[in-house]
Amino acid sequence: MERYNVKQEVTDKYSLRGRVFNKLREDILNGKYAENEELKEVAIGEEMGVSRTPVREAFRQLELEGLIQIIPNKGAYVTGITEKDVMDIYMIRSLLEGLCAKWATEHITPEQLEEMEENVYLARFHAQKGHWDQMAQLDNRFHEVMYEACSSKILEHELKDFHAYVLRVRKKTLSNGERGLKSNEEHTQILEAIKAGDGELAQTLANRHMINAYENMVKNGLYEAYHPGQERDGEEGAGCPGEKKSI
Amino acid sequence: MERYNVKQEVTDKYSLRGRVFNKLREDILNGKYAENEELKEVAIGEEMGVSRTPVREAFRQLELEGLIQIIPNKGAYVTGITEKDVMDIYMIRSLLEGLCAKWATEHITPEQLEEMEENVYLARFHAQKGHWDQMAQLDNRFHEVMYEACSSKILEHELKDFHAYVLRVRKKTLSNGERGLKSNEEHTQILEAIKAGDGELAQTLANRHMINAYENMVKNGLYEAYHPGQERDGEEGAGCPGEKKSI
DNA sequence: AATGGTATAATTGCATACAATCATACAAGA
DNA sequence: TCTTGTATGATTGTATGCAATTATACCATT
Repeated sequence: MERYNVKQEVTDKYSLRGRVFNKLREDILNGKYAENEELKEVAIGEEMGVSRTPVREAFRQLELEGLIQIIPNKGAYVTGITEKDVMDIYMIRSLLEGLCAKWATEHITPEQLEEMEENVYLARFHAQKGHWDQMAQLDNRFHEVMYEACSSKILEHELKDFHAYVLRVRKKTLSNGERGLKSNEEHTQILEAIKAGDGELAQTLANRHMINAYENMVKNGLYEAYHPGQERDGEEGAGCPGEKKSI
Repeated sequence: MERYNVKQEVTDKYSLRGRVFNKLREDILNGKYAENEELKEVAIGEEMGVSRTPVREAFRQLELEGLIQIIPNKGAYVTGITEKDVMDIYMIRSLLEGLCAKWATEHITPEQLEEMEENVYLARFHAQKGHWDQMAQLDNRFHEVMYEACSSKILEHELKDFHAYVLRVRKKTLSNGERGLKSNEEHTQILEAIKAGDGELAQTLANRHMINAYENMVKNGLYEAYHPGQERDGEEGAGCPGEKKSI
């Protein structure tokens, strides 16, 4: 279970391993590689102009993140992420965001509180104007601040991780005007609860906020949202029971 | 965020990297290394009779697990795990075990159900006899089966991860006779709820089960339980007095 | 004595060479 | 035809060498 790594960004930015790791992560989440596709060390290395060593180290990390599966002496295979995975993550996040909101109520600093207030205020403006990019960014930041405010390194890291995982999906769904405003309203309510020191309420609201976000996502077609260029032939993404559709 | 890695055990068993990874993980969790202690690639490598390469790969994984922090071009430093971390993990687990129990109610297979029944039956026997080792093992297995039964790879992996993290602590606390029996009772109740198809009840019970386990652990003294015979000398990284007691 | 700069040592980052393992193709025998 | 053994190629696992970076010690300058 991963934990906090404050200096991680530094590593990832300036080391070859970090670059390879981020690139592959991005590519896998973006669906560049098909599910079960084999990743070969030399091929990836040549593609990025590095030797096998940093690629291998990146592989080990991706394995731990569950994005690939390494079979000893055989190869690394993309696991991808299924619709069910996304649903599960949202359900888990629902619980954890609730806990986070509760803890944040108890530990939030004045500075963090101020940033959140500014955040929802600005977000409302952009929501009305239809600035979806800014909306998405503010939305991300709202949650991030709450993660930091809960003052639990463990929970913070866990949530950031999940958050990053479904980021692309969420970004798309925010482009839905209705949801943008609704989400902003929910943020405001959560913030109000935190300000009022009502941890229980904050927990309930944050909980519900996730469920709503998920339901909205499903309503708008998860599959389509994830494959921008890929035309969908009339089949609703959420259907297909039992089948693991990679998104 | 890490995911399922079915074949992981294989890797860990037969590869040098896996052995190094497990050994270091074990040692760090057992408190062999002091907090902020620097881990040197060559030293670890010589100690285990391997070259730097597998050590480095293990380091990258440990970094992602948050057990060490790697500062580029400088070194790897032990992060350890604080008492607060343990508490946080139990709180998080409380929620997730609840969710897991609920999902397990919906998806458990007859085989898994049977294993759980056998498990609690056997555990009762060993609890009465005072066979704490077997108890601990059965306890682990009970939770593991439930993780598998929830049929969510994501949740399963997350919980297994957390579980492993606090395993040693938990093992110690089970040696407490009272708790052993009580825990067995709670397992029985959870199982009954699952059998009865009452997901809500199973969730509540599993939830409570974690809280109880945690409270018992605290009552018995978390810190002592974790430092069996600490006899490390020297000027460990201290540097930051009075904060984050590593267990 | 305090400060700053430079040389040296220690350590990590990366590349590469070699060994071990696995997959495939193909041929020999039943 | 099917099985089995073997050879070959591809790929990963590990060790090691070199470059880059950082820490340390020492000396010079003020």
